[in-house]
Amino acid sequence: MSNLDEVVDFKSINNSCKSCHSAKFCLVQNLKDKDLMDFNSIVKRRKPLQRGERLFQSGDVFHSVYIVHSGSVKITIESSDGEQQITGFYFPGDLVGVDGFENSSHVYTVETLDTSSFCEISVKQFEAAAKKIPLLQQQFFKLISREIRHEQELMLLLGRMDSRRRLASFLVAMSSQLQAQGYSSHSINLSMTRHDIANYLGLAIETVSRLLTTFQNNDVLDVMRRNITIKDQRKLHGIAENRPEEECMLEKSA
Amino acid sequence: MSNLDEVVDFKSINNSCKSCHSAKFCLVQNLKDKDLMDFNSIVKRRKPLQRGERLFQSGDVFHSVYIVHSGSVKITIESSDGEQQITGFYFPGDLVGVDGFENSSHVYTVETLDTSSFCEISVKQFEAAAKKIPLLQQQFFKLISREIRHEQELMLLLGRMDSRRRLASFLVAMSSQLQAQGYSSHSINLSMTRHDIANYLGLAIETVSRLLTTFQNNDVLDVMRRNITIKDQRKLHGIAENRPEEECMLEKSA
DNA sequence: CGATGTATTGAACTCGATCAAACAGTGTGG
DNA sequence: CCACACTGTTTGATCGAGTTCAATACATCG
Repeated sequence: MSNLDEVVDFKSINNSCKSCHSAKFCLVQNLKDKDLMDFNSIVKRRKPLQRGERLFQSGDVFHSVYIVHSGSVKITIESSDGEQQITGFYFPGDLVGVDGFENSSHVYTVETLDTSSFCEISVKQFEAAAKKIPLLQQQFFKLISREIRHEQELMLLLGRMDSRRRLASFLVAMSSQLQAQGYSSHSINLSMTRHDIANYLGLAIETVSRLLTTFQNNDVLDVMRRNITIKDQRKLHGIAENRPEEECMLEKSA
Repeated sequence: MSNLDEVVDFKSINNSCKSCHSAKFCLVQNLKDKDLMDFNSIVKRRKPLQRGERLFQSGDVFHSVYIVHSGSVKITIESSDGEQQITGFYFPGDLVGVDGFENSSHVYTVETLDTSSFCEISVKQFEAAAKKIPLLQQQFFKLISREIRHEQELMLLLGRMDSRRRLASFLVAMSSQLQAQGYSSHSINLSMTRHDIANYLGLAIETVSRLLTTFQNNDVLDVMRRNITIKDQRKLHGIAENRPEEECMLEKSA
């Protein structure tokens, strides 16, 4: 694929919220055609980023918010002594970058998990557009609210759940994420490493690995590297919601 | 104090962002007098809530956001099996209730830690006002951004820090919270119980108690029930930031 | 092929939880 | 005024889930 292809692709995509298949979960959902056109003019599509590249990082000047268009990202923050915590995984239709409003600089870092592209929305232009399109404003609040809910759920997980619940909850969330996007809800193809999962869940990588094996031995999952098949949705939900009945899990034996 | 007093107090306060001493940290900071008057007309001040009362709770219909005017609150969420996690403490000038935009219902519960009052802002009216007053919109985003930053920091704490760092970080945050409000930064009068602190930090109440004693024995703090005096800011920061040098802490001995 | 990054498994240890009991303030009523 | 209960807090002793350290397996790629 030549550079030329890339550029052309680029231009044709640029004004295409209408043809975007994540438009139905994203900021523009429910927007009327006319408003969509208006909004489209302020959206910039950047060249896709490769796995491991950063959309922006902690401390960067804040000028835009972004919608994930394709691929997936992790959000991380760093502590004063250099340790990192992943605070979220985000997928097509999700909004990232709202952390920048407070001090005009970003507090978290957004890094791609695979090749990913983004719709960039300049804050200045957005504020003007929001004034003209009330629904856009409302949708924006909805997406922020969704980010806040994700964070609330992660805090609950990190503060109160044991390791089994954490992993089960994570898999349930991944599953319903896929379902919302129209994919199969029982076949998960993880874009993140065990290391990322462990960090996100506040666990050691070994614990995640062991739990996956245990789940597999108890016919809850089928684990093949990054491909995970949910064999028993009911049991998995049982673990995630800590329902004692379905907790008939055996150690290490099949 | 009679009922009459209460009502009068009430009315006179109602249009008084100008005279409110938390106005400089809250939504209205930097607003021009004219805009302030406009905004004032859409703000409702409710009768103060007593300690333990709820401003709203998970599942309630979402119609307003609130600024804490006086007192303090905790935000909690509940897991499917009924366990609660405190995800934040909020103080005068802070915004709560932004969790409701996603599904028009609240995901978290806001409960007062002491007698507290709130400025209620109807979402519908706010959206209209924001259109007319661009700065108001910007301030609103700033406060949301602040909430997100708080959450990011708590996730980092819950995911990566050991118990000593958690407690030290909490005290540092409380201290700078007080300082920002113009109070002494080394004399903390906690409005929350040990139980709340422990829950917030993802620890057992006994662990918090033991750590407070240890800190006291090492001349970092002076603990007298809910009154905590920071005797050694440098050391406390050292623990919070995990700097090995200042970690010369002895067990159980003075 | 060896080399590298990623993942699994095993064994020992540790931090913080849990269980249990005592202690300290605060109010209540006799 | 003191006995009583009640709630919140401290302290002690024990235990276990999950970490850490270490070794091995596995896949991908030069």
